[in-house]
Amino acid sequence: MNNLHVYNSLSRTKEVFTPVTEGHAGMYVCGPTVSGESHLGHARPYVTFDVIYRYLMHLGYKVRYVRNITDAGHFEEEGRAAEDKISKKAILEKLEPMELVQKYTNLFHWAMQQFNTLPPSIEPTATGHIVEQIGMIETIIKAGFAYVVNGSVYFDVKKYAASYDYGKLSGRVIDDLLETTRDLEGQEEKRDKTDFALWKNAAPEHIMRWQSPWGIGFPGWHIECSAMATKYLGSRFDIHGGGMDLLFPHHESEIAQSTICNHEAPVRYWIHNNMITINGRKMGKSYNNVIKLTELFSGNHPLLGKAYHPMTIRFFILQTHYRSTLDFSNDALLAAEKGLKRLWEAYENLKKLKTEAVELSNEPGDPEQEARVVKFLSAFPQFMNDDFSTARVLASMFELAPLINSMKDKIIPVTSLSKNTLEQLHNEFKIYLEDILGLKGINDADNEKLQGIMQLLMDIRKVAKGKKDFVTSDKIRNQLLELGILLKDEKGGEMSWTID
RNA sequence: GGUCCUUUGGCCGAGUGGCUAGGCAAAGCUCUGCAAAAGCUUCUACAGCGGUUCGAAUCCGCUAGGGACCUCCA
Repeated sequence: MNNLHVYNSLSRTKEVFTPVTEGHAGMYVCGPTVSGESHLGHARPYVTFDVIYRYLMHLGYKVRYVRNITDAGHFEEEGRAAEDKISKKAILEKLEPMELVQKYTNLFHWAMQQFNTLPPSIEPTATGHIVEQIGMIETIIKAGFAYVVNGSVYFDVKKYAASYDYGKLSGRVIDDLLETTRDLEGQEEKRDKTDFALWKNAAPEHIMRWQSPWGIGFPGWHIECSAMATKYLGSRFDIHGGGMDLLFPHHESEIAQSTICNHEAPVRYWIHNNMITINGRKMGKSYNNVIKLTELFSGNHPLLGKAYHPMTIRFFILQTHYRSTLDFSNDALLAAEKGLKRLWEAYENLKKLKTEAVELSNEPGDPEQEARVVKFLSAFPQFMNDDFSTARVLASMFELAPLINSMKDKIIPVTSLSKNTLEQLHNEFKIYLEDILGLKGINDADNEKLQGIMQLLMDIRKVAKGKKDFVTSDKIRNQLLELGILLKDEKGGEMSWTID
């Protein structure tokens, strides 16, 4: 259980994972802001931390995975733009704020399901935890690290930095920050430019608003995560995840808030995934280069040559280490799609082989092949334990694909592996491919009627082939191909099919 | 401007001080009624220049390119 090494953004090194509470793991991941549709960039953290969640459970930890829904909206602190993002858009679309929130929350959940991510243990909303947030702000004021101005509350970063290390996560130096932070309007309320809002006084046109000890307003962005993480995971928990772009100021500020309230640094291991780029540039709304998930699934985007299955996207993400940037392109997705298909077919073949092998006695296999299997299988956990190197697990699986396919095609005998080894191979593939990496086959061939029809067509074609009636046999194959069904002849006159 | 990261073969990408990931694409071969699939084989890279070392793509320095954060951002 203790071989897991994770890269901690705090120390910038890989550390042995030792949970706060033996046998348990608490993980908080910054969830979506449901003011708009999710795009490809958003998919990465949720897939990444889904695999981490699954792997921790695989290791036997009892995991509590908390991922919030930001439905109160982050406000922009500067001047006239100081409006709640969600309420602003609600006016434009003439929708109730909560109607908008509901719509995008549903869409988000739908997308997460498409990606086969497991739902988190708790999915708290920011609006549902206003009380907790106000409570934390009061504590911070009482401790002397926040001040009230015109119904707004700000965190006193300079004062905090005098006793604590503000910048230890992001590597910032407070003096540099004081000089480099942009001088924008509307900041006159703050004592220092680095101070951030804990509570913001609501302008009259601001729809989302709550009563607080400082008047009517809405909470700051950073406080929501601190409040919900503390509530459900305690003052010190194991993992906090999110995109690298949240390192500063969001996570840095979370540390400051929680440290004041709970008298200890909140998180043991900070894990950050890198960005998805497009032409080398971060995909993000500020760059206007996003590809929405719905566009990805439908192919309805100028940069896409076709629609992509959610599993292709998941595979695409997992083929790269989570801390590297991942460059999007249609070609890259096309390659991922083919790769996944190939790997999955090998896995399907393995299932068949395993079923057939039930009849075999447990003769020893070819020592060379046995050793090969053992070598690659033993590498799976090693790779995952080394900071969740999903890319290397997948590469190892590809290494085993030729062996599996050769056995299935009878190029080499099935007895090249002992029954035990074959079963073990199958089990490990199942565990890593399905349970841990969370992948599924793209083809939905579970439909019984379709199975029956296909069997019928294949039987007819076999007869035709036997009579050398290639007109009929080709007609069946070609027409199926037009429908997107690929019929493949196999050794010994057998056939198989896949949906393209 | 400040802080940090990065640069791998046609493309995407893993990784390590010495044992040349993997996928996609391409070419050849085998199998096959034909095709597809599959199998086998080929293409052998680590930005440039210096340094450390018996040995560096991997460590250090410089140069050049790219990027992230410093503002909402996954």
